[in-house]
Parts: sequence; C-alpha cells; structure tokens
Amino acid sequence: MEVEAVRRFNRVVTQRVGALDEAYLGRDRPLGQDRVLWEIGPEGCDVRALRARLELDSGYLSRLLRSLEGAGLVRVEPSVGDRRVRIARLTADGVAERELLDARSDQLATSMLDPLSARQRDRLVAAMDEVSRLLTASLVQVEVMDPRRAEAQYCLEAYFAELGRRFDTGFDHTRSISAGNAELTLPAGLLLVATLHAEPVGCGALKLHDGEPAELKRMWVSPDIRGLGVGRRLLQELEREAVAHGALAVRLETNRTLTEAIALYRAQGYQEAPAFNAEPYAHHWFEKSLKA
Amino acid sequence: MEVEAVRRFNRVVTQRVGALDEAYLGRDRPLGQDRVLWEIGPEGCDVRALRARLELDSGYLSRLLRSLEGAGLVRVEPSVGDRRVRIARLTADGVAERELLDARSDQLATSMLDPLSARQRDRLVAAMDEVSRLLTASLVQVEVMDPRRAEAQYCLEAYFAELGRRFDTGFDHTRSISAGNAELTLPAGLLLVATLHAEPVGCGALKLHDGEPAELKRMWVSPDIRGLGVGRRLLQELEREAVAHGALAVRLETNRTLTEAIALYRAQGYQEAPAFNAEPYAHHWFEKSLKA
DNA sequence: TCCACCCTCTGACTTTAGTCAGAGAATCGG
DNA sequence: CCGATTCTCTGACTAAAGTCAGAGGGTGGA
Repeated sequence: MEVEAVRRFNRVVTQRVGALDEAYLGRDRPLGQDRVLWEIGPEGCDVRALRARLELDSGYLSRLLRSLEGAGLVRVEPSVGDRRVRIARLTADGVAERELLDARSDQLATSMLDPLSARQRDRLVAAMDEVSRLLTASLVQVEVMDPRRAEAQYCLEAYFAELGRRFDTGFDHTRSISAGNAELTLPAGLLLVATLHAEPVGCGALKLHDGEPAELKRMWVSPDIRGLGVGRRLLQELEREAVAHGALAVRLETNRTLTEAIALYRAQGYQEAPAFNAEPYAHHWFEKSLKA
Repeated sequence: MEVEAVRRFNRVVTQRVGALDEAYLGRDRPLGQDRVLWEIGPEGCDVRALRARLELDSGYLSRLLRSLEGAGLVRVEPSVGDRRVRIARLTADGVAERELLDARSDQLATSMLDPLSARQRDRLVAAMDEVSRLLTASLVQVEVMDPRRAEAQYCLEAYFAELGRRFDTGFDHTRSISAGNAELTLPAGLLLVATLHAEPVGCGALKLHDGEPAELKRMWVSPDIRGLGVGRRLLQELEREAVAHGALAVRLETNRTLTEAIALYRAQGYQEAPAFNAEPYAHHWFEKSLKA
C-alpha cells in the first residue's frame, strides 16, 4: 500500500537523519543557534529575511542573534538603506564555525553511505535524488493570485525576460497581444501562480470570453524547477478554472522555440488548430475541448 | 557529487517530514507523550521495553506515563510474573487517541502524494522504498561478539531452527560438526553478529586452524532483512578477520537447499571444492584463497 | 509635520525535554 | 534468609525552545 510505504519512509528517515543531525551538528551550541549561523551565510542576511526563512518569532530570533554575538560569531548592524532593518554578518570566527558545520554535514552524509557497497551507494543516491525532486514538487502550491502582487509581477517579468532570450526575434511585449493586470483579474480573466516556500516559481493565465473559448496566456515555469510537473499542474488547474467559469474550450498560441511547452500541450490533449488571432510572435495555435 | 545529493535529501526531507509531523501529530499533546502513546500499542507494553525502544531516561518516561495516566489514556499496572516490572496499557480513550494518531500519519502520507500525478506518485513511492531499505541496511552494525551473549544465542537458535525447517532431512545439530561457544571464542575462532537498532539480525562464525584454511560456519541473516547485503557484509568481515588471524584461505560446507547462500558464496569468489570433511548435512564444499 | 506603520529588541513568561541522585519495593542467587 | 541487583518512581534540577506584550527608534505618505 502506498501510504504504508510513505509512512515507513518517514519513520526510517526521521530516525536516521534526525539522530545523526544531533550527533554531528549542534554539539557545542544549541541547534537553534546553529540553524541561524548557517542561514546567515557568508554574505550576511537581514534579520527580516532570517525570520521569514526560519519561521522564528522575532523576539526569539533576536535572542539567538544576541547569543551568537556574545560568542563572537556574528555582528548585527543597521542596514544602510533602511535603518529599521538590521543585517547579521558572520565574523571571521563565525565563518570558521560555519565551515565546521559544513564539514560535519558532509561527514553525516558520508556516514550514511559508508556501510554500503558501491552498487548500493549508487542506488541510494539515485533514490534520494528522486525523493528530493518529487517531494519538492509536492511542496509547490498553485493558487489564483492578483496579478499586481509582487510574486505575480516577478513571474510575469521572468516570463517576458525568457521570451526575449529565446525568441529568434527578441520579444517586445507592446507588439504582442495584451494580457494586462485588468484582463487577468476576474471576471475578465485570472492568473495562477505556483509558489515553493512562498517564492514564486511559475504562472499561467486565462482570459475569459463569454461563450467563446478561454485563452491561455503567460505559461511560465522557473528554470530551477522544470521537470517536476509544475507546468502540467498549472495547465490542469487552468483548465479546471476555465470550466468553472463556463468555458467549453481553451486555446492558445505559442512560439516555435518553446519546445517543452509545445510538447506539454500535445501531451495534455491540445490539438494544433488554424491561427485564431494575429499574434506576431506565434507559430502554432492549439485548442482543446473541455466538454466532459 | 554523492555527498551533495545526500545533503540535499536530508534538507528536503527533514523540512518536509519534520514540518508536517508537527502539523499533523502532537497537536493537543507534547510529542514525547505521543511517541509513548504510540509505542505502547494496543497490546500494552512493559515500561522497560518502552524505555529501551524510545531510548528515554527512566525518570522522564515515568513522568510521561504519569501525564498520560492523568489524561486517562493509559493505565500502568504491575506485571504478573515479575512485580518489579510494570506494564502500560491503553484505556479505551487511549486506543481511540492512538487511532487518531494513526489516521493523522496516514493523512500526512497522503498529503505528500496528493499533489503529484499518478506516475510521479509511483516513482516517489518506489524511490522511498529504496531509500528506506538502503538506509536500514546502512544502520546494520557488524561486530565480534561473545557467543554466550543473548543476541548471539538468539541468532544461533534462529539459525538452527531455520536449518530444521529447510533441510529435506530436518536438522539435528548433535549429528553435525560442532562449533560450540568455546570454538567460537578467540583464539579458537570467533563469532560476528549483525545488529539493527540493537536487535540481532544476522551472524557468521569462523573456526581458526593454525596453518590450515579457516572454517566458515553459522552464516545466517534474519528473513526480515534479507536482500540488504547483510550476508555479503558478514562474509567480507569474516574474511577480513580470517586474514587478520593469519589464515590464507577460508572454506565451508553447505546444504543444497540453502540456495541464496550458495549464490552469495559463488558471487564472492568461492570455488566449489572436493569434500574436506564428513559433515552429514553438506552437499557442497567451497573454498576461497585469501592471498592478496 | 504628523500619524500610521515597520522592524527589532527586551523583559517576563510557559512548555517541553531531558538529567541525576536517590528511595523503595521486588527478585534472584547462594 | 541476606545481600546484591533490578525496576520504577519522585524530587530537584537545567537547558532549549518558543510566546507575548510592549518599548523605542525609523520610515513614508498625507
């Protein structure tokens, strides 16, 4: 049974990784401090970002930083731009401690591989990779988002930038058919954004036309997480939304350089169709019926 | 790099499993209490065993049990056989709570699979299985052990019992060539025992003969963990020990029904040889040179 | 300039986890 | 039956983790 296997996995892994984590890391220092030390990184990091990434209470984090400062591992100084924000930086000692943590993490990893034969090692590493990838994939959340929000804007800009890089002709969005913020807000349309750890990693939009097929726009997935099925999920969610808003079909146009996207559309049942608009950057037009 | 992959795995998994563990379990009750509640099980369990399995301080465990008793989830009563020992049993409420925990663990597992496509799910489950298996394998420890210790005796008895079941003729160890406790203690010989979480899961022994090949005896691996390479590890360790004690070769006899063992010997470079003793239960004799 | 809001910090808590030293019953071996 | 040992429990701690309220500077828009 699938659930059984997952539970067995959870048990074995938390036991193994958890136990070793404690054995190797956080020996001299409480684990909380180590996590902060690690997260600050060699470049330094402002306190606000630390709090967000580690999900710590501001009072608690402040205290942890105070301890690290006391130990001479960290300096906290006001940011230059906004003097409410403070930036934590590692001292030379702090950098050294962090490297020690790094080395210990390596040891930990090695200790998991050591007792195995070369062949088992290869298989374990491959399986771990697979698990990492797929668990990451399962952490991605897809939701309807106001296109004016920062995460949405980030995706749209990344999308345009990528088109600019990939199209033979470059890309000037003022020449292309529009899909502005208003057009991507209900009832005119909507924007889906995929996030991973609250960071935007993909998007896809729909323009709704009463009685006409819905138009699919702005499909983009961050290069960092391609191959995890996020594009497929966005597409399926968009189709669900289209149906929910009364569309009987979806259609879209795309550029010949976007080969993964074209493959995705075909795999999801989209049929190549004659041009239904005059998008100057398009080479292919697709359509899919959404009738049950 | 292998170590990189393992570290990425550790990071992703502790984040994912750890975060969800806390979200789903231990909501009403501290996690320590939940672990105890779970470990007691529907049958009840004596306090000593709980302490060993959860590796808890006796005072601490006692307090946890007191809290659970206070909440009406657990009854602790003296054992009938030995009245120093006390047995913890779940009350009706306790059983219900434990089932709730169980259901939550299932939900947790489901929430990991849910966002994935059927194909990704299959791959994730397969990879998790592989990781569970191989991490379990890497937790197995092999060490020289006094054959009189309980773990050693457990293995030897399990070994005899299995021979009894598998040999066409049954097995009476008084008719077989001996390898008693004294013969498996240095300098006459030695016994290796493999343990997983301090429980014996396999063994293998060596009888040393000055100037003659060492004799390999008592190779056994618990059915629960076959296929994890523990047999191979035992065999390799035995060969190392044989070399360390001056043997230039190892030899062994075996019964035709022990097909996995025979395959293992062949795979590890053992050559079938003429009978070097009159073991009544043997059909095959193997030998391997240990010269560098 | 004023006011609302941000960001970080301190002080004053609570809860969880865990350790250590015995006390007090029960058992076992001789 | 005695003494050593085993098992569990209580009391008295400590450390880590985390929460909450509010103080006190800083910023940015009306």
